[in-house]
Amino acid sequence: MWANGCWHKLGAMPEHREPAAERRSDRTRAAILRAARQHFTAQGYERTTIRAIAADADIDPSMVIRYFGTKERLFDAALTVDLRLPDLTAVAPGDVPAVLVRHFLNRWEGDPTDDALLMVLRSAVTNDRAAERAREIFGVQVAPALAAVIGPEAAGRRAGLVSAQLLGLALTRYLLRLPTVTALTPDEVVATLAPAIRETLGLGG
Amino acid sequence: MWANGCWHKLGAMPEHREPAAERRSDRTRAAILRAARQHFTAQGYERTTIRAIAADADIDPSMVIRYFGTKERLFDAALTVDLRLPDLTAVAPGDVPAVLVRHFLNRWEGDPTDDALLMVLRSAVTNDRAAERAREIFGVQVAPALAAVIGPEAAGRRAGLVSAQLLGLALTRYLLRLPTVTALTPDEVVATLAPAIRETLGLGG
DNA sequence: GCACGATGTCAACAGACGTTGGCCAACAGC
DNA sequence: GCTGTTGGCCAACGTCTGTTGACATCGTGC
Repeated sequence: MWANGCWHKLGAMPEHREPAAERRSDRTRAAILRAARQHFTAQGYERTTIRAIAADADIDPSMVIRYFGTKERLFDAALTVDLRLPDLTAVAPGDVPAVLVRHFLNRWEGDPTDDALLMVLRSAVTNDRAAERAREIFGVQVAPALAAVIGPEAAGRRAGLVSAQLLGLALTRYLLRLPTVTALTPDEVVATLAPAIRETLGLGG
Repeated sequence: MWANGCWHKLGAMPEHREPAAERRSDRTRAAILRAARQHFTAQGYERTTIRAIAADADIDPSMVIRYFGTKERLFDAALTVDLRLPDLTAVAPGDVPAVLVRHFLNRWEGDPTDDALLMVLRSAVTNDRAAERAREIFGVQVAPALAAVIGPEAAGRRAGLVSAQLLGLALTRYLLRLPTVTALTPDEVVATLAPAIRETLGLGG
């Protein structure tokens, strides 16, 4: 039983090592995480197999279990999402919607198969743990950022629907691939969606 | 090999039967479909098992295969989605956004575990066939309805993003259950989201 | 040299899955 | 009566899954 996911870090360890010493296991661990994120993002939690992750990381499937204990705990470890939201208080309130939409488009356009938010989204629809993580991301990263712009009370009523619009964009453009949405250029998306989000934020004329 | 999903309807059939005669198999078939829709809606394609569907329909798992040939074909058969969109040309253009939002809220509020659109949505994120069906629903039901209001060229640029907003609402309120979105009353959702969709449609001031 | 922990490989387990084919009970037509 | 179709149950197959435990190898400390 591996009650914790890092048994190999416990026990006697050479004391004279530098704190930044890199163990060989660190690279393996990182390789597993990278392969896991890729598969979870592309296919969601249920359809990715530990065997496929191990094959991508060029190791034995049992090593995945040794390092992370369980598929579910591996998923937990892979589920680190930092939206890297810009400081919205530094932009004019009227520009916030456009900045937001542009920010997410920039994240996604590069490599949609390697974005943590899309990973969570793809799994959260059928996986409770992922859904909880999505709620946490919203509560910790999105809601406060919007509250700083429109105030806490307004954010309580409007921030959720702003997220709904941004997630709806991710959903239709990258997951469902609705042709009418994928056909738009990033500029067109910003031009059409920013005014709508401005309305949702209550900044409209 | 059951090349078609309705072998028991082929072959010799009593000629003196009324055309509306109900075979015993019709009820079984319907029971399977009902149980299948329930499971597909609640858990998506991958996580629902034929065995669970059969248990709910009170029959043997092998019967599901006999009636539908394959899990995938059963999914296809269950995937009938009629959005029952109202005639948008009968309402004032300015009211279209509110009517739309209200329409979908009415559909979903009753029993979110029994709505075909949520079924497609939950599966389409990881299942190509379901995603294709989602695109088809959009192309056949949503896009034309919006084109009738704002014209075909405008719809080509804007209808997709309107769908994104409505699907984003379904996603955050019923699938992810973002607290800030589930806390809103239907009236509040309409009040906040309708102006945004009006902007997206290009009907804004 | 030796010992020992850290890494890794291999083979297998037990359970679940979709799917198959054989057998059985009705029931209608002859 | 017999025959054939319809509707259903049962046991099993083969495959894939997450997971386990036994065994080899590397590398460092003594």
